[in-house]
Amino acid sequence: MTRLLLLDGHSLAYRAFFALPAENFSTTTGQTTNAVYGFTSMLINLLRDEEPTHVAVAFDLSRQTFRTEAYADYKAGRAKTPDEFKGQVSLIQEVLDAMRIPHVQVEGFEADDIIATLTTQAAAAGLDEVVICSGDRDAFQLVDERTTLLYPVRGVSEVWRMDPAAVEAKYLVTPERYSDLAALVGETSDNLPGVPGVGPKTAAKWITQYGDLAGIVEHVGEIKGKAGESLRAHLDQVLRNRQLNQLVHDVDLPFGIDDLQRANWERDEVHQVFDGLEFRVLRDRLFATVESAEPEAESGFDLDGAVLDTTEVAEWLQSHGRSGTVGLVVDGRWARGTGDVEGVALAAEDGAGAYLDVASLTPDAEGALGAWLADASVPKVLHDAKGQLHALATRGFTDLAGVQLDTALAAYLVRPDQRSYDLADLTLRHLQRELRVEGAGDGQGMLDFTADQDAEAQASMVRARAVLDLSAVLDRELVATGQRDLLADVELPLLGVLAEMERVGIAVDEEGLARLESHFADMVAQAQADAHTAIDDDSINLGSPKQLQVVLFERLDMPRTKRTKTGYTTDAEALADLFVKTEHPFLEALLRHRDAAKLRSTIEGLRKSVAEDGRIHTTYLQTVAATGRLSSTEPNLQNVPIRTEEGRRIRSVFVVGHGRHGDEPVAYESLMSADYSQIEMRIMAHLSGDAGLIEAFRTGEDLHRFVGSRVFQVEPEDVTSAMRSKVKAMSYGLAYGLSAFGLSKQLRVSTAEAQGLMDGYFERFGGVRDYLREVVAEARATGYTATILGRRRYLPDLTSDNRNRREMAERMALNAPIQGSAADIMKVAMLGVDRALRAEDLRSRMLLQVHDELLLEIAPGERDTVEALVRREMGGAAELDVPLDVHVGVGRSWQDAEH
DNA sequence: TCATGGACGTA
DNA sequence: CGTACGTCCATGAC
Repeated sequence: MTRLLLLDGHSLAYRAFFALPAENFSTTTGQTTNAVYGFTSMLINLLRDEEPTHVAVAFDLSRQTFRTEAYADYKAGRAKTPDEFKGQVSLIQEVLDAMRIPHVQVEGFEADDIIATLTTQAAAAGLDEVVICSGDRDAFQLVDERTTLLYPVRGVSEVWRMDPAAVEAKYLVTPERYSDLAALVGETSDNLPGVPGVGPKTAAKWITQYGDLAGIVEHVGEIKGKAGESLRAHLDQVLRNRQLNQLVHDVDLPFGIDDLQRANWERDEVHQVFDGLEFRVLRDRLFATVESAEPEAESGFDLDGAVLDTTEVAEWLQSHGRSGTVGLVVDGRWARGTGDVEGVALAAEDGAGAYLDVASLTPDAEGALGAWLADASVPKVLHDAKGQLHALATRGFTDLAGVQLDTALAAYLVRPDQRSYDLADLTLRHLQRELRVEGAGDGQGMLDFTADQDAEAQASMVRARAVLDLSAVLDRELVATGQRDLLADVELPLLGVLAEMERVGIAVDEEGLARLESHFADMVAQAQADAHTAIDDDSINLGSPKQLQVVLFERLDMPRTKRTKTGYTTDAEALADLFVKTEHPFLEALLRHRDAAKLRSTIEGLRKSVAEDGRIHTTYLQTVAATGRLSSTEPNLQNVPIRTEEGRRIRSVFVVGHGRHGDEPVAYESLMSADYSQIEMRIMAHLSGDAGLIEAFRTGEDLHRFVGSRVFQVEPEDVTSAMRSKVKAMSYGLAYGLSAFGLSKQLRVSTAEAQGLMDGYFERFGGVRDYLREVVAEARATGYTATILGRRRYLPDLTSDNRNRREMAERMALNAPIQGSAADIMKVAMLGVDRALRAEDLRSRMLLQVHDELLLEIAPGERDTVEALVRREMGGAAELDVPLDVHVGVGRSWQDAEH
């Protein structure tokens, strides 16, 4: 059964454009996407419902066609295409490209001519069916017993399925006579007037009577009445209409029917395009409802393996486990620095697979497994290993050596902006294979498994095999992109360091936490009462932006603030502005409520995540931030408040605690915070080579004072605090691609003054400006940015036609090498600190990383040693043209340590 | 129950 | 019209 689906891209997109409210469909960059959304949504439904084997989309190229040449007024009088529609067509074409759906437009012809041509070619090629989706009525003429037209009505929410019977029922003529009828009746939308006074009923009656338009012409003299007169008066017009509405069946096309076969879409390209359009739901619907076509090349995995009996374990590890690199999958669960193992699946390079049910192992087998895991001479590859390390460690397998590659980390370095590094996705993307047993599901599986447990073992063995196969492909990619050392020397060893930090966690003062929670709860209650009093209404939910908008802008009739997608913003900045303007006490109470409520919920979150050991164990994500940074989750310990005094109190509940070093219990002495000062500016100085900035760091003078003295041309001691803060804002902003406009807003000065500041800055530090320009230009040329360790970030939008997207990509290009290099340096430093702590057999340990800060727990008597060690390792993590300055503080709590 | 938008915490 | 994250809450669709 073969079925060709043909879409008229323009007419569908245009209908979607008018059917869907534009204000509900725009990206954060301001691109309107309602037509793209409507079209794509319809496409997904069609792929799902029609299950075509072949697909193509036709577009109009311009309004100039052979029809306008024949009749200048063809489609005249149509409204000008709205600006918001233009540009969406090329976005639709990007969607189609990602989905590997061919699309075509031909100069001088309309989309429906292309569709007519393909319909004819499909019949000649012997395809069974054609389904056309077009909002152009001319397509009715193409309907026949194997060609169906789906005609959208009510926007794009519904289609009429027009087969020959449906056409005849609706228009009282057969599809092949529809064009005759249309010529008589006319087509307003094409500016083709028909015979005045003749509607579809009359036209259909004549066609039935005389057979077709030719028959009517032949007998035109016999037709009686007003209608007959009118027809004779307008016969030329009718014939011209008929000529124009006849679709062309032999347009020259750049491909044949065979080229329209459904192709496998590029999953990551689909992710990228849909992410760019912010079509999350649509993408999920696509993946959920539509199978990517599977060419023959795509297959599953052959599986030659079985669940080992405990007596077979040592023998298997000896004979297969040393045959080369082994794919290893730990089956179990893990979270928050701990876990448990159910089983271990192995895939050896000699093709053998095995599954070990860890709970059922005898001590001997367990010993053999432990020794094999700890054997550094056995190369192993895993996928997203950190959780599995927790699971293994909890079972007593604390030593995993010989890990050559982690497929999640490798895939992250290869493409750091992917949404997920799910093994199934990677397998499809890099191996073009499904994560399943070849032949499974058709009774032809190689293994005779029955129990569910065995199905799980089988799935894990497939995963192990996939990991092994993937590792070879990804390793080549890393070599090709020069990132192999970054993986081997940084990311891979860091995995173990992070696992250890997660396992250790950080102690919290639970009573202090409880006291703070009730303190903030009191503040919330007080602020809420004040706010309700101020507006004499206690039914308002202060946490609801929607209700606040009603109060502020309708009831109190305050001046409108900046627009959001759904209304007007009520963010802190806007509320503060409103307070300056109105001095309404509600605003003050509301702001107080916001702050307190935020702090309370932060505290609540922390309280919920305290583990049984009285410590909080965050999870670090190593493959999330596109710049190379880590992120922290459940809970996020990288955004604990520090800026306000009240907020900072939360840091006082993170305290020094107890632990073990080997078998020895340790009552730790203090926490130590070590942070890089101004690391991003130092990197900027290094990368730009700007002599002035380098000098600033080498003299050791206060950076902003130094820069301020240059910019304002005064002596350093004459730099006022106002000057200093302006320069400081500018320095930091530069690394983010700050504009004069943005600077003026932040400093609350005129754009002209901000521009003057920036000019002055760049005049004195021209190397910085040159660097920022160069880094964008180079990224545009190569397609990616790189950090000092060669970590890449790809930015295809640098060449986008869309200004918003392009400028966003430019700012990312400025920032990625700076933020990413800082991340590189911190990662190297963490490895150095970890190694040095071990080498010197110290009991002190790393607890947290907050981008430019490390927090350590210091064992009694080790403070000075560790401080020296940390300064050495952090300060020496990179050789830059400027020194890396490290600030160290010590105290009982995180708050104390930062002084 | 789930996804989304607004708001806001950090570097 | 400043980058990179994660979390909470209210809301509305399901």
